[in-house]
Amino acid sequence: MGHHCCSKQKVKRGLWSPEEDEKLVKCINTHGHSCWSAVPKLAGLQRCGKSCRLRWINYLRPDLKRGSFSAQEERIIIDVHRILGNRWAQIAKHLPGRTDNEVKNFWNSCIKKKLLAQGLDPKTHNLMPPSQQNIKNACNVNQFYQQPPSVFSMNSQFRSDNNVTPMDINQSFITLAPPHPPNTNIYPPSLDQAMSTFNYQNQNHVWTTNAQNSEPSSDFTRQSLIPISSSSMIGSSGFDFPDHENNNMWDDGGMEALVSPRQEEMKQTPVPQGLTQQEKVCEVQLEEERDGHHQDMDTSFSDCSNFDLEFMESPLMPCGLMYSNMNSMDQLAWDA
DNA sequence: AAGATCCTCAACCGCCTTAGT
DNA sequence: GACTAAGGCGGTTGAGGATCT
Repeated sequence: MGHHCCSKQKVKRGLWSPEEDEKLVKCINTHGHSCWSAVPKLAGLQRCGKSCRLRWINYLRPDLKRGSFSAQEERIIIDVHRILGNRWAQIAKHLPGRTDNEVKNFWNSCIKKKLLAQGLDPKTHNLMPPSQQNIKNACNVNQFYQQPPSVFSMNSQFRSDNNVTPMDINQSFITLAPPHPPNTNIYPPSLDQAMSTFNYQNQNHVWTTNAQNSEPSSDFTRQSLIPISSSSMIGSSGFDFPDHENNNMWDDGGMEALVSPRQEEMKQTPVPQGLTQQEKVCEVQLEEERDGHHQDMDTSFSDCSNFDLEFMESPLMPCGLMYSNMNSMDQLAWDA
């Protein structure tokens, strides 16, 4: 039984022939694809609109990149997956020329196995208990995590405003959720606010976080931003702002694991631009499901002088990027 | 050489969301 | 608000090629 869009007519299924491809390409080049349900008739194809759409998106689109994934692409997939989970379409948006289907297949056939072989849970990216590990080669354990986190695309506005040169892929990157200004409805933060974070990071402050209790640390002065690490091993997940008026922390609602009351609170906050309410709540649910509880680690940055901050474009959640020329794992101390 | 098994990946299925009425 | 059509997405399937025995 086919999809309702094509149940009325007799449709062909299975692999596409070169002749069908040709018809589809010709049709889209002539008429575009504003209405997929009209494409089969226009193209003279015995396919349903959805099938045409899929064929175009996954195979015929001229901007598709062919060939196997590069090491950098693999790195990006792992990093973004750690934050977003199995949201293949979102992950694919960080990989120009790659489709969600391609990323998903690559994950399932390749990356998942590599992670498992290293004793890492592909869902959480955490090291699995020894009893659950199936490590073929102990030398490879945490191979991925000894590499610096990878690169995401930058916000073009930020790039042009700040004369940012093309990124050096050898630089170390750490993903961060964007800071949300406290006591405002503005999200994502303005460039000014992003820059205030930037400035802060260049003050050679020692950063420490204790996300277990999310309490303001006495180490912090009033303009401090506190980066909160998530359950991931390298990736971090947002900022908390000290809210001095109410003597507590203002949470940016980023990637960290949250308990249900927090989830309720999230529902009351404005929906970030580019996110549906459901997506926003999903962000929280996803983390809760993934972690079950807070597994944040204490994090120390010994020296922030080399750090920079930029933003990556993401329709889901425009995440901040912090990068440096340091070898991140040498510089960051992680205390579980 | 041949059958069995594994692996990859294109395509489909079913569900959800959105837009239009 | 209810209904419907269409688009979009993640999970899954299975054909066919590669590898193993």
